[in-house]
Amino acid sequence: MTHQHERSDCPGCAAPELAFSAHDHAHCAADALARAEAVTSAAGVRLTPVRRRVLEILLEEHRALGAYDVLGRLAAEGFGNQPPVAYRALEFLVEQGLAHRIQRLNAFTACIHPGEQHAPAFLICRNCAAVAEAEAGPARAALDAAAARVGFTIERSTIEALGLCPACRESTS
Amino acid sequence: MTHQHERSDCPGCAAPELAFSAHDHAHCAADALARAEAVTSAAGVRLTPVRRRVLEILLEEHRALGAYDVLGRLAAEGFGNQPPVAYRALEFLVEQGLAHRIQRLNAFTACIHPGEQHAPAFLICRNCAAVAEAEAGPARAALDAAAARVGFTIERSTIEALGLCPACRESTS
DNA sequence: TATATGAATGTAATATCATAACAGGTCAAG
DNA sequence: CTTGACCTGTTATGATATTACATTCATATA
Ligand SMILES: [Zn+2]
Ligand SMILES: [Zn+2]
Ligand SMILES: [Zn+2]
Ligand SMILES: [Zn+2]
Repeated sequence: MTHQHERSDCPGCAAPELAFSAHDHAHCAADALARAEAVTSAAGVRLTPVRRRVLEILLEEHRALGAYDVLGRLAAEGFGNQPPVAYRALEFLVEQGLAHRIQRLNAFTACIHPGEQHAPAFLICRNCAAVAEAEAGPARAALDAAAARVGFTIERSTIEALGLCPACRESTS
Repeated sequence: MTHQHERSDCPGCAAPELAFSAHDHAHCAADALARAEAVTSAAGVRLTPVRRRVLEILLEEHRALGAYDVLGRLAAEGFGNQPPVAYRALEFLVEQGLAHRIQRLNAFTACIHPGEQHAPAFLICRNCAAVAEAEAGPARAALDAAAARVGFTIERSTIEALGLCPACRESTS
């Protein structure tokens, strides 16, 4: 796994389960935004106002937002109010590795450690809706092995889990 | 892994990648349907005409069909032509373990070895749209471990891979 | 500076996927 | 029979997503 940033500086790398922990989220979000600037600048693509604003909106919480939730926010702020406005910005963020799509929720969440090439697993709390990225290396390796055994070539894979985060497990028990 | 049927009799168990192999599919489908009868009868639920027909439709090919594809077929055969007709039958089949929902495709595929409690990984060919069930035990174990490490309790998980099946890999290279 | 170019955004229209709510029919238990 | 649970049909609506085209913006030349 190669990084474009130092592990020691990256809250996401230090604690991918960040979404479930108390933490300085203002710093967490500002950090991700700063990384996003760096990543896009390095890639020679533009983090335009809409795109940047969508990322900020996703970064407000460690949750996944539907495209129409994002669109509502954008429209209220004077951006376009038609679906493509939101979908295009979200697609851009996903392509650049700044956000992830959560298939189970038909929704999008900001990446907590952009800049690193990664394909994490997602842990989705069914009670509080928090979404955390989890280490998916071993699971992916096992899946690759199973696919290879039958001659299937994996190009993209989705690993998502629904359940209870530590806090909700406590409170609902 | 416990079975309600013998491994030696079960094409699905013998070759979960069946979808990618030449095989006697008429037998494969008839077999799955027979198992479905057994499973539902044992569970005390009813495999009504609509439900049975939906399963037959899904069993025609090792692909995933959208609810509206199924609905179109049903309507053409004199069943109801409104979405709930298809969604309810599909929901029933999924609940009974006779079909699976493919999140990535918003579509449904017949289970190739119903009767066994299982949560497989799905291998989806982006070229021919075939969907195979793959052994997900090790991948799930790895995911469980990653989740446990951060205190997350998994209740349901989705493992799906998109890529090329053996045949399409050959033909497109 | 002018102007060509491609990228990004805005908008209308439409397609696709999914559920809520209620009415009527079927069937077996009491 | 009648009751009650379950299943089916239908209307209506909601939620998610894409196509197509017009317009604006940034930037790189001439
Ligand atoms: Zn945070
Ligand atoms: Zn990420
Ligand atoms: Zn078959
Ligand atoms: Zn199955």
